[in-house]
Order: sequence, then C-alpha cells, then structure tokens
Amino acid sequence: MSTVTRPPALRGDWARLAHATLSDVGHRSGAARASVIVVLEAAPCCLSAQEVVERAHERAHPVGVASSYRVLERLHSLELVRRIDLGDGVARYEAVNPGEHRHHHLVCIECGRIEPFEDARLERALHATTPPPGFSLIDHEVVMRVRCAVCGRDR
Amino acid sequence: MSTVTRPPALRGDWARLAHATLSDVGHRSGAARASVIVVLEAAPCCLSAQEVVERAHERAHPVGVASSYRVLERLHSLELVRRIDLGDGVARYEAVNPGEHRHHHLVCIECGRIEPFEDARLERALHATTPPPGFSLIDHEVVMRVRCAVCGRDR
DNA sequence: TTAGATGCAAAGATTTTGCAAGATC
DNA sequence: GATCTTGCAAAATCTTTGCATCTAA
Repeated sequence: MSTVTRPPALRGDWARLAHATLSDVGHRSGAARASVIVVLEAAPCCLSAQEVVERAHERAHPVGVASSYRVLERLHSLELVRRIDLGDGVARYEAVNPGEHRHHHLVCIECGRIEPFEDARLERALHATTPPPGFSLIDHEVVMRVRCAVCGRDR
Repeated sequence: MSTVTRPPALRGDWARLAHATLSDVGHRSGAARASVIVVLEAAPCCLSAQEVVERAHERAHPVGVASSYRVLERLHSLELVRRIDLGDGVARYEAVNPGEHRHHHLVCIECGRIEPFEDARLERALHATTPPPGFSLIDHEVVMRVRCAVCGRDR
C-alpha cells in the first residue's frame, strides 16, 4: 500500500528563472507577464487562465484574459509551466519547479475541488511505462477522480 | 521494464448491454441512440461527439450533434462509456466493456494522433494509489504525451 | 395517447485572433 | 524609434439548452 501525500508548498525561485529564460529567448518584459508569473509562483496548485486573471486583479497588476492566455502559452512552450487537463473543459497551468517532485491531481467529480498528490511507486511505474517503438515520450499525466467528503456524504 | 501493448480490438456484446441497461433505467429506444451505440461499439478507441456524428452519417443512421452529446452523456452517467480528456479541449468517449482490461491513451502533442495502451505494472501501481482520507476513489486516467514517428522526424 | 427522444438553431463557455495603443530596449 | 507586449472586442470552437416535432410504448 503506497502512501499518498501532499507535495510541499515551498517552491524555489521560479519567478526569477521564468523571467531569465524569457529574456534569454529574446522576449521583452511587460506588466502582464510579470503579473502572471507572480500569481503562478504564489499558487499552491494549478490555475485556469481565468483564475490567473482574477488573482492578478486581486493581488497584482490586472491582466487581460488574452494576455493571460498568451503569457501562459509562452511559459508552457518553454516548459516553465505545465498544462493540465482535468476533464472539465478548462485548461489549467502550474509552475514547473526544477528539482521539485512531480505531482499529479485528484478531482472531485461533483464539486470540482482539486488537490495535488504525489506517489513514489506510481512515479516509478510511470517511469517504466514507455511508448511503443516509433513514439518518443514527453511525459505522463495522471488524474485521480474522487468524491470528496462533502459530496460523498449524501449517497 | 514493463511492456506496453495495444489492447485487443475484440469486444463483447457491449451494444446489447447498453440497450438493456438503458431500458432498465426507463429510457426509450430511438434512432439516435441506436446509431451512437453502433458507432461506439465499432470504434477501436475513443471518439469525440463530432466524430460519432460523422461515423453515424457514414455507416449508420445520421445523428444530430445535440443528440450525440445527449446520448453520450446518458451512457456516461450509466458508466457504459468512459469520458476521456486528452488535453486538446475536446471530450472523447469510449465503450466500457466489463471484463476488458482498462486501457489508457498516448497522444502525439504535434498531430494529435491517439493510440490506446495498457500496462500491467502501471495498473497495479494505480490500484495502490488511493486518495487521502475523506476522498473516495472513482478511478484514474493516465495520458502519455509523446511525439509520433512522423512528427518526431524533423527535430 | 403521452411522455420521452430527436434535430435544428440559439445560447453559453472557453480559447484564439485582429488590431490599435502603450512599453521596452 | 522600431518592435514587442497588452487589452479590448470579435471570431472560432466545443458543448448545452430551448422548443417544436416525431415516435416508442
């Protein structure tokens, strides 16, 4: 029986890495980009483009939806953020901290609550799960569908 | 090193089960429903609602998009089909044949090509990966992101 | 006959794109 | 000052819903 634990909330200096990488590739710095990066660094788990806009409005410089998508897509193409699809038709993004353990997500199919989790044995099995000849592996994504305590009560 | 193989294309009499279950729950039979079921049973892997409409038009009685979605959703709620999200913003559905090995999907991030795969070790690890207290497990979904031979050639 | 199934079209929701205005280098 | 970034609004998708019609039971 493997143990499922929450990943540590601590993260390294991801924002600095993100800005440095973007500069190296030749992109200019701007208010929207800075805001999205601040929000992503502070987030404990994945956020949708819309959620990034909301948090930016609350605790950083406001960002337009289009810019949110554009910055996220740029960070994604540089592998600075991971794009996650949990099955509700909304793309979510989270910072990829080099050296941090890979985590996956559990989702309540009733209320949509999301929690990160990591599991060493699962990670080893994924590492051993390689594609058939002719395909080169990029990565794996695991979604655990659950019912949370609140939603599971009445059934 | 675990072996990744394609699941058998053979399936049992899923269509009969689907119709029987729908009747048991009190639904009436109709042309759209029959068509969607025929298409799903014949499909070797997951299909989008739009693809179901296209195949129905080609090899069965034509079905409207709305009906495709409605029938698929109904089958999904009865756990006769699985809903799969591969990260391209399109929901896909595939028949769940009781007794058949659970399979997952690999997706080429360039061209979107999809292939089913199954892996015993991964399945055991998933079986052992349970949610934290307070959550009840429904199931796991694994997506393997790859680059296929064609798309990987030029890089 | 009656309630459910179906299809078309309109509405919703998410994501992308066009373009003018504002920053960065 | 030239070019990239940003934001608004329009467009493009995918999915759901309203409603009249058809149909199974």
